[in-house]
Amino acid sequence: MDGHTHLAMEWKDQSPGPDCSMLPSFLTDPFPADPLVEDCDGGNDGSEGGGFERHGLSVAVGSPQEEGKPVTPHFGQRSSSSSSLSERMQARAGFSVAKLSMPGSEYSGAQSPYLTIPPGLSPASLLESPVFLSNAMGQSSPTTGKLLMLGDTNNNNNARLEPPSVEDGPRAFSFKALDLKSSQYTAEGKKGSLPNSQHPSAPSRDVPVKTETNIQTTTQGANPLGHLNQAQLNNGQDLMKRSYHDCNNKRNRLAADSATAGGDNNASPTPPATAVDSEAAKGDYPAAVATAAPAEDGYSWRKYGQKQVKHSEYPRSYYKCTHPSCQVKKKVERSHEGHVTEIIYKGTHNHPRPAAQSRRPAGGAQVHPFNDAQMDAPADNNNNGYGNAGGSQPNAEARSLWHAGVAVQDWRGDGLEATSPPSVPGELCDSSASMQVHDGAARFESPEGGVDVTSAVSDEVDGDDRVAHGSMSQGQGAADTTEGDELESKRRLHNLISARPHHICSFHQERKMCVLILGGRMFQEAGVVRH
DNA sequence: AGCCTTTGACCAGCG
DNA sequence: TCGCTGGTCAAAGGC
Repeated sequence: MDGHTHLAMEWKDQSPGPDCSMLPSFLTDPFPADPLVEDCDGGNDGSEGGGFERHGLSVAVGSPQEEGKPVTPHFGQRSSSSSSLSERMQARAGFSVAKLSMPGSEYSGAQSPYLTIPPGLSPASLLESPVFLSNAMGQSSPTTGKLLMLGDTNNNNNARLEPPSVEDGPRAFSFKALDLKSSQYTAEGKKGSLPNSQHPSAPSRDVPVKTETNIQTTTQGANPLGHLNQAQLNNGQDLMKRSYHDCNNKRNRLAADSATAGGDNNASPTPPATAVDSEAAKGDYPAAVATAAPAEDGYSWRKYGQKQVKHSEYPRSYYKCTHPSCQVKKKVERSHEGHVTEIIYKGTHNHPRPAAQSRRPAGGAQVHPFNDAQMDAPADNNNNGYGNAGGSQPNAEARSLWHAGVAVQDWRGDGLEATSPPSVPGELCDSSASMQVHDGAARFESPEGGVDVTSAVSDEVDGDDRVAHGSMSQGQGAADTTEGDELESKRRLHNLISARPHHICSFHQERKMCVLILGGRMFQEAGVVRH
């Protein structure tokens, strides 16, 4: 696991939108289906069964080497050409790019694409890397100048992804979720196979939009995101414990970073320090560990059901917001190990976040889904904007995770408003969009179509039409942009990233948004930010 | 005592 | 209309 981080991305829709100028060129490249994915999980393939389509870009970070396989990125998509950019990129960057699967057509069902990033590679670097350049050939630009980092790719140090900063505010959107273990290697693989299965459009459209998700823990793969605060760690401890073992120490040293994070979030009920923690502290602990604890989204959730969904390998848990007047629900699929493989939010919160932790202690039972799941933070949309005020978030770091998930406003540009954070009353209230985190990717479901937040890249606006998935296809979206635009975008991104190293961003020119992909340990985070 | 999780049963939508 | 599947309800039990 150590070796590389993988990013898996899924696209919801294929729309080749022009939007994605910034989208990584790799997206465009066709990649052969990735065997890893299946290996990992066995993936489902696309079954889309349940109705949820999993399109969306998800990024999974894992260590490639697991299982002794060479790390090769895969993208779920099957694409035709294999040789491609990915290879070139890999050669150049030092890491290979997985294939992306586009939700759309051909890809459907394919596994989720994975992008592999060598350890040590930071998101920022990734961003800078050719992969994210529309131009496949993109090289480090003066703006970025970080390509050097690529050199590190092989380090044991895993790429470090830092948690997104909270500050992004409402706009920022993050989700994370991929557990390598579960996702990439395991669940995800399976799901990956599901891949695109979920389309926002399909299923739950009811909901308004929202949010953010948080991190998944994962353990296995290296977590790129090293920085999780302890709170997170704590929360994730259980998982971590489990996973921890699974995981090898090889992960990122990010753990150290995590240390930085520090504080316990309130949220997590308590994380007894476990060996894991201690290890983490020691630094042995893979970064993944850190990720484990996802922050809460700040909202209180009550589980009202659990069911084994037919096409899903793991049981799906149903949660409702405990706020009296709030009808927000979320569905969380979690691997047996506790890793969240998918999170789908429905509805928007019509209330501010509850004060942090108020509840937890009590019955003990309460679990935020996150805690439980460890992952998911629902995005509370609000958080960013305002939720915090509520204090739901414990510490800054915690927030950062959370916030990362900011709402995506306007990210639909078109008219869907899907985005505002759910929590914000009034804003999105009815818009319904829900966000799903799918194997690390979050997506929104909206009545109109889903938007896949997850991939920021993909931003699909409406199900129907607007999907602009970042189409990764070279030809399309990304390609469309002119270099100048790209440069501009790149600059923006660069700036953004500089500010938030942990995010990987892509800028959508049309939408004027930046998508952030946050690395998480095993999972990824992504966010959309407006410029 | 309150809140939450668990879990089997029920209901609704869809083919 | 039937069967399947996903989503929700509600009783029981735990913390």
